[in-house]
Amino acid sequence: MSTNSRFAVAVHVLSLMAWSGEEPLKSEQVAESVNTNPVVIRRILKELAEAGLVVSQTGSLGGSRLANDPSKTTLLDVYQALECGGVFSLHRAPPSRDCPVGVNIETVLGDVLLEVDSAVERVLENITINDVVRRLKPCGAALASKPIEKNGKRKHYDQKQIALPELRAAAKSRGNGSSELRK
Amino acid sequence: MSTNSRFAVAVHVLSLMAWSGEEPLKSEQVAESVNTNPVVIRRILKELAEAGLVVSQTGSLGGSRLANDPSKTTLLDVYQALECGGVFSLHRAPPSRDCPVGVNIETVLGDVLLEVDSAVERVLENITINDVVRRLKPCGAALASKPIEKNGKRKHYDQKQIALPELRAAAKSRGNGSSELRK
DNA sequence: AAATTTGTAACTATAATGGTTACAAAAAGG
DNA sequence: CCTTTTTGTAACCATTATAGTTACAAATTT
Repeated sequence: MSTNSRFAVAVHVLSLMAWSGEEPLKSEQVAESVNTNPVVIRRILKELAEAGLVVSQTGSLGGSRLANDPSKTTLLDVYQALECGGVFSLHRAPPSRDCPVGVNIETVLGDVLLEVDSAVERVLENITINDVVRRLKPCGAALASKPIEKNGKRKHYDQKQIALPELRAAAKSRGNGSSELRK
Repeated sequence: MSTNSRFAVAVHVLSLMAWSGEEPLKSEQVAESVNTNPVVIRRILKELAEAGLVVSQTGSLGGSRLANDPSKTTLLDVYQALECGGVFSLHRAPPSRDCPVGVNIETVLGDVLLEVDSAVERVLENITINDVVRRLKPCGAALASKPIEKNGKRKHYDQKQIALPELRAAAKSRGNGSSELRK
């Protein structure tokens, strides 16, 4: 199981920046919205900067902002920036070379992995940060007046991660076709 | 990154059984081919048995064998049997409810995740264990005479896992279109 | 009854991720 | 030039998933 939320956080961060326009955001502000520590944000920001998706600046008027038009940045760009690796991994230690199955299973599984990964990529390359923000707007509009909370050190909610079965149920009850994301 | 090879091992195990026909395989033999510990194999076998993909039996003539026709078992069945979870995860702690982005990003990302996961599933459900074994045969044929090594306690190779970039390069040099796997 | 094999618990190791503190370096403004 | 602010980054700890290992009870065959 991919127990890592780096991709989700990265998309969140970029969406925040797209929402906020040109004004650079401080890692502190972003961390507030994401509900995590500023250093965690800066680590992800660093990878996004290396991929040319954001630009950051130190100093009193510093912060980070998008490097490109959010309608040009796809979720595949984000996925690749984080080097998330493939959907599954091959054998840890190479299988037996003396077994007719073991000697070739890695090659076959490697082909399967490439096919799976490219299916993932085909989905992600068709969704932009702009699409995400657009999907956000209908529901966030009511709060649009107060962009980002800046109050004191509120700690994490300490709530469990949202599980897949719940997600499926929630999406189904909203009646979500797969084409809802774009347009 | 999905640093877990359980799916690869499970497919390996089922392919071994398909290769070997009706005869039950011992976890020791399977572990030999996979190059790991028998208990690791039994743990995975347990999940596959719970999903109805294999049957096991204790005792001196015991072992495990396929429960169904290998042309009926798809890689999606295997993937689901192992409850691999999704390709990525959502936020660990829920984002700020006071931020217009935070308040709805989970819903949007949940939709993306469902779309990505179903793309993965559409690939996996079209590849059967039989397809994998068929892909195996051309290369394993030379070794077909000695099915599974049974020699003494040889230890692991301790070699690094095969990385994605190498895989892509290798597949490209073999000229692999995505349709090679079936038929 | 003896031998064999699975089922399973218990423990350890390893690696990825995430959270936290601390501080140097860069930038802005007086 | 000094102060303030913020990023960049190192260092450390906690948590979790996976994997490897040993050990042994339960089941099955002979």
